[in-house]
Amino acid sequence: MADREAQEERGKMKGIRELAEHLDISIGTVSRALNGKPDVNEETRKRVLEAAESLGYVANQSGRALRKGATGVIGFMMQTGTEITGQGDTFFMSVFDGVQTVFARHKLDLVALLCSSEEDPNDYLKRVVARGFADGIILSATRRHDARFELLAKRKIPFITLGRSLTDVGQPWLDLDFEGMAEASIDRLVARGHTNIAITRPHDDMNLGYVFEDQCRATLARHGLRLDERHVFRSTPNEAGGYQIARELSALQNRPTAIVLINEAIAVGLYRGLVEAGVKPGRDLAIIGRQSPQSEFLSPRLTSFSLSLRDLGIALAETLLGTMPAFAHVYPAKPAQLLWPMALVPGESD
Amino acid sequence: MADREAQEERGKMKGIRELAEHLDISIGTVSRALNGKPDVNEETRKRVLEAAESLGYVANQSGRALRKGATGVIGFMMQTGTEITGQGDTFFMSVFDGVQTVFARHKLDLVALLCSSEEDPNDYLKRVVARGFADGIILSATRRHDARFELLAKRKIPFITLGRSLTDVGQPWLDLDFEGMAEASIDRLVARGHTNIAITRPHDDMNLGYVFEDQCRATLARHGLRLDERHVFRSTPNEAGGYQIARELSALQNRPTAIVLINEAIAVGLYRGLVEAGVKPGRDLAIIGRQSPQSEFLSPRLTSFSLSLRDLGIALAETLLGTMPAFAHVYPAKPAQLLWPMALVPGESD
DNA sequence: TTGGCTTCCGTAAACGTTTACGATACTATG
DNA sequence: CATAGTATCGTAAACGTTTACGGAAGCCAA
Repeated sequence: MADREAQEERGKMKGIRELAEHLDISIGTVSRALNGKPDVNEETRKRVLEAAESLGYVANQSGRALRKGATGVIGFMMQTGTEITGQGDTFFMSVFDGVQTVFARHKLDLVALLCSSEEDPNDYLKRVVARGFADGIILSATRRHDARFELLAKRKIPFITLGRSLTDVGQPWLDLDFEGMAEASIDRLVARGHTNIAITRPHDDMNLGYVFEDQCRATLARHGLRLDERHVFRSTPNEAGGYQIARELSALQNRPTAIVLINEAIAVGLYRGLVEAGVKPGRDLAIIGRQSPQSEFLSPRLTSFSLSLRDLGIALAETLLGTMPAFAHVYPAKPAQLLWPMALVPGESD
Repeated sequence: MADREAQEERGKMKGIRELAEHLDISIGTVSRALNGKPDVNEETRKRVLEAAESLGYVANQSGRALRKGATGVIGFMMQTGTEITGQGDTFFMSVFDGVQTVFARHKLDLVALLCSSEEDPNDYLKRVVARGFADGIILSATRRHDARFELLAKRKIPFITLGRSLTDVGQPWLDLDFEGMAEASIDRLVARGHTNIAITRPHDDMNLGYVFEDQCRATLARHGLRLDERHVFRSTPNEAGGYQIARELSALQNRPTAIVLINEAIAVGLYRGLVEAGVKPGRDLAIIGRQSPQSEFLSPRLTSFSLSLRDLGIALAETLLGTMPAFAHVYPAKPAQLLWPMALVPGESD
């Protein structure tokens, strides 16, 4: 026991070879024992497992991946330096948590592939994916035209997207039901007598902006109303963006009486900006937004759409695995392209 | 040209071998050409580079890492499902952005190692690190007693921590200057006449809670004051935690007249809870906190401590690389254990 | 012409695993 | 006792790179 610790201390434990000769067993048997293969004596397996534990041996990732042709890693691509949701780690961390409960069952590891804001996302993906870094990819923050879809499809890398794009290549996707949100919001506001309704959308090419605006427009049309071009506010998806919207909106002569916010974080800045401009949220302007950790602490409480991000993560993972040959038998074919419903949580802001 | 594309389409581009025989050059020369080694004809190199580009060849990560003994990947460990700062992706995304500007210069990739909330962080680290997944590690959310430090030190993995711990093993670290924040906050509040001051700290074993409380206590003592045990509020580091604090605090008969918040997100819930309890922030209770994307949109504007997260990320990366033999020549020895200063941004809340 | 340099390139051996295959010893069956 | 079958293990060949080493030219000076 003492020499074992000494051996570990000295860091002599290089690889499976040292472990094998320490046990006086062939390297092949050690590998089989560790990997739970059937043709190995149970007592031998126990010895190997114990030795590996006490010597702190863990199979080298590169060697294993090289031989097996799979890394056991799924990558979730995100861009740093930019604010995707403006909502906080809570958003992605919750999704991740759901994803991992599924992955854990298959000894898969989830890592976030962090694309620098200074590198082209397509180049990054090409680099990291072609390198065989991950066995599968999850894409988020999808854009109207997203070349990443075609790239992954061409390389035949299993992937799923959290969000849609015009460049759909038949891959599985999950997306929040912005159509449903738009329709329910407009219907609700119209039923409450609003006819002059504004909306927000991201300032950039995020796909959800188009989906949302189109559906808002369609639903308004169903009510015989139309969306004033000047009432479509483009902003960064964060608090500052909301503040900016408040300033623009309150300066309008034909001010809308209601607004639907597509992003979570906007509400915080919007509230502040409105108050400063003498426009009282909920009384002078009806507001419907997206639920976030902050939204329920706004005053008046934000009427918002909520969803279980953890469940979304679970569905995301299961759907992805369903498309990967090695796991497909566990996850029978589900609808591979799915709109994720959101529930309206009434507050005091509309 | 046409057959090149066809070849890429057919996905025949397996590895460097195919690339080599397509060029009718030896595999060794191709490798040298791609890696910028000196002993290769410039015209040959150009041919190789062009072919690699047009055929979409990228060196396989596993093979390369196996041979070189290095992965070119640095891991930033974080736990999912839990809220570290409660502040949002903005916090880590900004830090990441700084880290990456440094890493990009050395063709290093940053990935976030996501530890599930259901797995023990130490086990996770052991698994992922011993596997040789990353060449270096960045640890955050350090705990009072953090076994991860010893683990990495024993394995001789280069690492740096964003945060301190009692289990310091002499590794480099960066940490926010909570001592400075505590001192400046208390001094400021005392100068404004407050004698009954409360503080917050995380509900769990995060190291910063101890550092912060100790310094607050010391500074108060310097002023001849003491910290009432019932005025040390433990909470989750998010909005809900702040709300809870507001409820507890406003129910106290001996209510403090000022409070210093160690976490960012707390302020949002605190404000709301105070208002509901009829306690007006800034008038009935002086508040000093940490700057966040939301803090400046609170009303009254939060007096808070700010810092450049991007610069912090840069320092983090440079210090880490300074300890790695392969890069140390670029980053001469800096102070490897450094308190990162924060600046007080006066608001209206104190 | 010879010898030594330089430039360029091919050969082959690693790197640490996993796994197909074959070998051995033992058990059961006739 | 012979044979087939089973349980267990060792051997060696991959996986895709990088790189130490050596060899083949070409050049220049003596």
